[in-house]
Amino acid sequence: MKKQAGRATLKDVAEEAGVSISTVSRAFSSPERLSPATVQHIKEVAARLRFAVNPVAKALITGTSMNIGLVVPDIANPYMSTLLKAAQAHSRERSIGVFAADTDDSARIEREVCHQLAQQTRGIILCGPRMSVPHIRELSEMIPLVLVSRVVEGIPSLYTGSTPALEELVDELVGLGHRRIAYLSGPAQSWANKQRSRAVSRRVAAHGAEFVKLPPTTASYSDGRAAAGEVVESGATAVMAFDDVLASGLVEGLRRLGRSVPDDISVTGHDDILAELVYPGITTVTGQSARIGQLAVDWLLEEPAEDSDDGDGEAGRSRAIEGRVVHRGSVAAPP
Amino acid sequence: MKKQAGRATLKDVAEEAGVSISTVSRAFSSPERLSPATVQHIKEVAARLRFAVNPVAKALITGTSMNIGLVVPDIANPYMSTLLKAAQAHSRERSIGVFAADTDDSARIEREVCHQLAQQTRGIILCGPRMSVPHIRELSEMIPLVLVSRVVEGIPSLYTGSTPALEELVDELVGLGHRRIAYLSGPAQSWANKQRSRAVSRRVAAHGAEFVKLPPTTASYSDGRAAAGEVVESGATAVMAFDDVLASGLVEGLRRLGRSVPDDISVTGHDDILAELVYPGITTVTGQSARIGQLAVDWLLEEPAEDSDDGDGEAGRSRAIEGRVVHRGSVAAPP
DNA sequence: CAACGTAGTGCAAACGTTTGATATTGTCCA
DNA sequence: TGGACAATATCAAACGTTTGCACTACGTTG
Repeated sequence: MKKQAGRATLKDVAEEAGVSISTVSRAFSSPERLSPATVQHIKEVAARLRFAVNPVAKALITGTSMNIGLVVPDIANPYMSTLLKAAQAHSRERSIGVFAADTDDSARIEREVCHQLAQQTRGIILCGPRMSVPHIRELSEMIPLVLVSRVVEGIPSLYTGSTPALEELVDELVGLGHRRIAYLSGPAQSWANKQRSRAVSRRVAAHGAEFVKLPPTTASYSDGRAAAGEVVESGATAVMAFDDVLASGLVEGLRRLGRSVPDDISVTGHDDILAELVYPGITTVTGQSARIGQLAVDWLLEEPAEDSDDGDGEAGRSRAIEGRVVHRGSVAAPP
Repeated sequence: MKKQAGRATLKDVAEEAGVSISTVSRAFSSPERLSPATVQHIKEVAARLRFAVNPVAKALITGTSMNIGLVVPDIANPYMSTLLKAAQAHSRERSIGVFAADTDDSARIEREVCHQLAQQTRGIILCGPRMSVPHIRELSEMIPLVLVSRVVEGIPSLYTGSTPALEELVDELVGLGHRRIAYLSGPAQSWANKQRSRAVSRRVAAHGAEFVKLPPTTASYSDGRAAAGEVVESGATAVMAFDDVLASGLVEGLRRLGRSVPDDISVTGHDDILAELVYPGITTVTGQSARIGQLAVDWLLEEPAEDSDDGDGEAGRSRAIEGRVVHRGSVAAPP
């Protein structure tokens, strides 16, 4: 009478249908072992009683639940919310529930949350983890893990491959005449940020142009806006930002300083999310977040889980989903 | 050896510590009933064994879990992701986990998902439900519910109060000289959309100005852009859009048609989310999503749950969190 | 007609907790 | 010295499932 007043159980159905509890259980889990008549009868009774198997009892006995965890540094970031949306939709089709956890960019919260989830999920998708590698390893011994936007040897990892696309953009900028190109960094602990920075820096150097690395930010709109001053001081005629949020803020910041994009300065972003919302649209690289969310779920559920010591045939695979350049209006020749 | 190889259980700790299972259990749940020495000893052993109580076993026996569900029509919408972020952060501080579910605007999926969640959560926050009232009622008999952005008699409801703010905006538009004001509708099934539409329509009429209601959309950027044609045809000099996403799209659509905001036409939005990202910034009403997310969690967890028939003293309360007008650059006098 | 395979069903243990009832101490007072 | 009482710890049942094993009929076969 107190909590969820009388949900029907296997026992209720069994009594009502005049069979044993195990028979009712089997009517749902392995109907082929029962006579068709029995199955039908039980299903009818069950429907009448509004019976549905209790997932927590089932999880306890089978030792595996129908839920997964998705841990992200910032749910409000459109890249992440898109990924979450796709992962959830994909999971739902497989009758899997999704725990969402936002770590607010904190490695500590990340660990806490993961340990808590480890006990009630069948696996965790860990996006842009800030945790140390040993901690990730430790976690992966407790529960199946799929990493997103970070690669750790021996653990399945998925990320947006942006190197080719960023190189293409650099080539383009240089071709337009830019001789001094800046990279506006994202979060310092971000693996993806290091990758992007390196890709840009190398390509710029390869062209014999100058590279400027602007200090880390939190990848927020306001940080982008605030970075405008530094950008102008740097003397760069083109800025490649860590992501679109940062780039949008930067565009606005530059506008406030009286600089116009792309006439005075060119800007590019990353992830192709909200990049079309601003004006001028920001030239960017697609982030593939939806595809990645979907794949991450698939990987988690596949679970070949060969604990055999065959090295890391499949277990430690990592895969890049390549992003593409999307041209909008934020790139032009230098003044 | 197969799944999560050997997590420590109460039994393991009990054996290692040389006490009974129940004593170990109490060391965690009611330590005041044990001698301090015993408690300390047990906690040491538990820590050494990396013991953590199994939430699913606990949920099974207590009949209530430490998880809640959050069901939204579209996680990718910034209003919802902000709400989710706040709700999750607030829950985490209370050691509560959050299931996130996106219904993709479908009443059917909404129902499925809620029924699934009902069995493994202690309550559900249902945002912008598309379900029918009877279905909501039925659900609320199975599990505690808090509604967001919709009011149903007898069920706790929380929503952004936008009527005063919208009236203020209408007053302002009329004051600037607008004599024909349009409302660009959001999703047809949205309760909030009806509220906003009505507030605007009444106030416009009260001023003796003309009101135009533009047909429903899905509250997406592309729908906003696509509505630009209709807006121009309508002859309105000011458009109040259902939300900021729609408004941003509309601004871009108008630009493509060669109309400038706010010189040719004024635009307002709602929710104050990404409204500052676009240029010109959109005049809007704050959506209070973070505050609402937080409150919703509080309401769900309070759970006075007086099933006594004292009418609906507290149970059916509904509360508006009032939004405020935020002025940006998208409103001006008509041409 | 005995022996046997098989389809269909039931029994009971197990999963890891919580918790009311109960047993075991020891302490204090008369 | 006996009894009452509190403090501490244990016992065992219960939560709602799944599943290996055993059992019952009922053909089928030799």
